[in-house]
Parts: sequence; structure tokens; C-alpha cells
Amino acid sequence: MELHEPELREVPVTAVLAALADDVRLQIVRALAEGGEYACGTFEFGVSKATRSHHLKVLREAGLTRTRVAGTSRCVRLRREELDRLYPGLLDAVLTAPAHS
Amino acid sequence: MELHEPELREVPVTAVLAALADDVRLQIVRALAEGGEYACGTFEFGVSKATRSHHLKVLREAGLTRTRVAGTSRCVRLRREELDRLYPGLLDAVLTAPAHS
DNA sequence: ACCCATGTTCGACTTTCATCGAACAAGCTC
DNA sequence: GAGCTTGTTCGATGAAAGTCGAACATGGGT
Repeated sequence: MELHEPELREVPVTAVLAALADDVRLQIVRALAEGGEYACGTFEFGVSKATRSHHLKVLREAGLTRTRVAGTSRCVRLRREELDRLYPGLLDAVLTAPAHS
Repeated sequence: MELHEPELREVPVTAVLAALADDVRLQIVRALAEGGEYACGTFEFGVSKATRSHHLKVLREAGLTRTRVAGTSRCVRLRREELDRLYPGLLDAVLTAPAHS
């Protein structure tokens, strides 16, 4: 299993923004911002595991997360430092934004 | 003609991000960030005027721009102060991001 | 070895969205 | 007022994206 984790600067800004412009993914990012590393299975956001897997793939390929393989599980974490370096203020702005509207 | 310009805090963050997650709209926002106020017709981004009108509507309804009616023309400007207040760092991060990838 | 748990991938379906031309509305200009 | 300019709105169309169940892959546990 090869995990495609692009260099952040090779990802179009629009892709990063698009990855964040989804309710489910934003919840995932918020959760990741709290704890350090999450097992994929700990996410329960009212979507099927297929959908969850899809969203985590989008986040990963947008350069937002890094995934570590641990047996049959995956451990996901935010690429916070890199993101803050390339897009200073972006994550903070999104995370401190009011959760509902 | 009534222009729907929502309160920024009533717009979901995802809507703001989605509005920015498009190449054409990002170009418009970049242009608006440079000059103060733009007549709608000055935008030429290789799309038809119908498409341009659509994108400006998306930006306006996401709370990103304010539009002033001037005869048959529209003058558009960024709601920079409000955006910086509610989402500090967001616009800067997006604007200073490398234009291509 | 068998079973189970965890994720991924594969269609399929539905919704959303970007795009356009054409029709329409509204205001200048002469 | 006739005509031009500027934008908006209206389908229509094609592409992208979210969602799911089912099938598959893989690794751990007993």
C-alpha cells in the first residue's frame, strides 16, 4: 500500500481550500487539531466507512494530513507545521471559526 | 435589483472556503485585493459574461465582496476588514500563496 | 488455518457546480 | 425613443464530488 502524500507546495491552493470546504472533512480536521494522532476508526461522523475513507484520502492528497500504517489500521495526523509555514494563518482562521455557520 | 449580501458571521465557513476554492474566483479575489473597487466589466478571465456574473454572485453570497450599483454597471470590492476580523489570516494566507500550484 | 476487524476500492446513484448561449432587464447616449 | 452597453437569469449540458453497499485486501488473534 503506497500512500500518496504530496509536497505541500505542489498542491494548488484551490485544492487545499476545496479539501477544507466540506463539513465532514472540516470536522475531521478539527478533531485532528485537538489530539495529536488519530486512528482512522475513531472517526464517527455519521458517514459510512467508505465515505470516511474517501474524505481521509482527499485530505491526504491535498497535503493536509499524513498517514502512518499500523497493521490494518491507519494513524492520521495534521501537517500543522508545514501548513502554518506555507499558509500562515489559514489553519488557525479555519479552526477558530465558529463551528456552526 | 436587490443584492443579497449576508452578514459574514451567518455564512458557514465551508461556504467561504468553497467560494475561494475555484481558480476563476481566486483570480477575481486577487485582482480585488490589488485595486480598491472594480467594475464588473473589467474582469476578463477567459470566461463568458454569464459565468463571470455567476462567480461574482457566489463571492457576494459568501460574504466576500460587496457590490454597489452604478447605472448599468456594478462596482465590486473586497470586504477585507470584516474578513480579517472574523477570519484573521485567512485572506492573507490565500493571497500570498503562490499563484500557480 | 480460520475468522474477525480495519480500510480501500469499485460501481452506481444523486447532487452539486462550472460553463455557455440566448433571452431578458435596465440604464446611458445621441 | 432607438439602439447600444452592461449584467442577470434561464435552461441545458457536461464534469466533478459526496454517498453508499458490496466486494476485496490485509493483518492480527485464537
